[in-house]
Amino acid sequence: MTEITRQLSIIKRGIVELISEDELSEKLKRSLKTGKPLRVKAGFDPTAPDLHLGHTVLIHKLKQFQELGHQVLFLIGDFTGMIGDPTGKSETRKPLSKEDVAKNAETYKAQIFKILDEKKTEIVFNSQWMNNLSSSDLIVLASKYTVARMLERDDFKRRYTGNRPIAIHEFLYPLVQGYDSVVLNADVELGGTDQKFNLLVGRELQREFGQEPQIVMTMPLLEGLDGIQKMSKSLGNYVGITEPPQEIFGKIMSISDELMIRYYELLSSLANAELEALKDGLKKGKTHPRGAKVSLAKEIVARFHSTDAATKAASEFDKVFKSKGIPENIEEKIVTINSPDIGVIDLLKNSSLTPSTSEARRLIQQGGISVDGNKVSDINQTLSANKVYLIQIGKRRFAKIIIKEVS
RNA sequence: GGAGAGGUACCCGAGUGGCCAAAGGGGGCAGACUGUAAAUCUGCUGGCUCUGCCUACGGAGGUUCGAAUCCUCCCCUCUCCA
Repeated sequence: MTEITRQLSIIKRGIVELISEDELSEKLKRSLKTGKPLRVKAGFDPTAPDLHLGHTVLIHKLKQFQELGHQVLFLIGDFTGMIGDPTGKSETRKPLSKEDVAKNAETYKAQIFKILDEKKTEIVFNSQWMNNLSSSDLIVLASKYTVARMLERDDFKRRYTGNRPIAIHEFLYPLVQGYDSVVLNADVELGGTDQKFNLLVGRELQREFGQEPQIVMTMPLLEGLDGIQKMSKSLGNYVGITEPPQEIFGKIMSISDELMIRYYELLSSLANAELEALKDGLKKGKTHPRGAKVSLAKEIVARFHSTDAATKAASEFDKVFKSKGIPENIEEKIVTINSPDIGVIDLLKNSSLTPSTSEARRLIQQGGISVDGNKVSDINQTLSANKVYLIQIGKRRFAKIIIKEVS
């Protein structure tokens, strides 16, 4: 196997699309000959300092490039962030302050360097060049692409034909992202499959600006916890890599058995053969799905915390959900009142364990609240002050409440 | 600029004078069951000083005993024409 085919096989593992393999092998050949590493770009949203499991699919691929000696350009789209990628749910974003962006960048660093090699990673911000682009430069940029071609993009097309709004500035997003590739002289750009259009615009623009077009590689989008929509912060179906071990563990345990297999494929470091064996075992009923899910959850917790934390998270989980015990670290709250006792409903509301008294009332009626292990069945039950109570809300929320009387 | 269609709860979406705190679905929450916060089933899902009251169907007014529903103006989205 030549060095080129070796690199290609690593690079191609797990990807969805590669445009084009021939061009990539040309670039690899040249890089090998000249000793100049390829410039591999991937862009990230500045509003999101919390990386989630979905991002790690991409970051692992970047790491593979690094291991092959290439240069990673980690682009923080602080300028494009002001536009907001039109992909998916559109939410108007507030422009972030310089300080916020800087802070988010720091958080990014702390997180990505759990996976990436700091020495082979260059962090860049597209505001660095975009802020200096004049209006006329922008018009020139905008002239390089046509509306018809913009409307080729799935998302735009759907909205256009579905009579839903498309703001003009949204067209700038792919253009700016593509222009980033021009400025950075990118050889390869990585993105999720939803980024395909944007990545291709980069090729187009590089050609327009007299550069060799970048290689476009798309990675599968990881489904979120719901198993249907892609994992994203705005949809709230994500597992953040800085979340506490218990939280990560619990979230992984909450995915459906079906989704578990998908997560194994995209996130586990199991070798292919082991993965096949696991799937087979599940199909034949030899492997218990719960056990498989526990292993997965442990593997992921261990990756971002430690093996110890993973073991502990697993036993805590068992304690709470299997033996219906109580977890170790329970949040404590102090509620002050000016009478000798307080109704459970008011307590729940005052301690903001529930957002409203109606919600508290509902929970009690549904048998979802217990105090010191006893289910609350009377809506008007009261608790006396100057005592500590263990409140359970539903199956998984616990709180220690200290009621203090203040006269 | 002209003509038309639309804006309903977290989201989608029905409702076109009282029976509407508003069908149905999704999501969320709770309960049962289980192998888990899987799957499945059931219930709940505006707020409050809770057998009642208050606030709500883009915004502001108006008609009416009574409006999400009718009228006026305004804002927003889409379509067609220019």
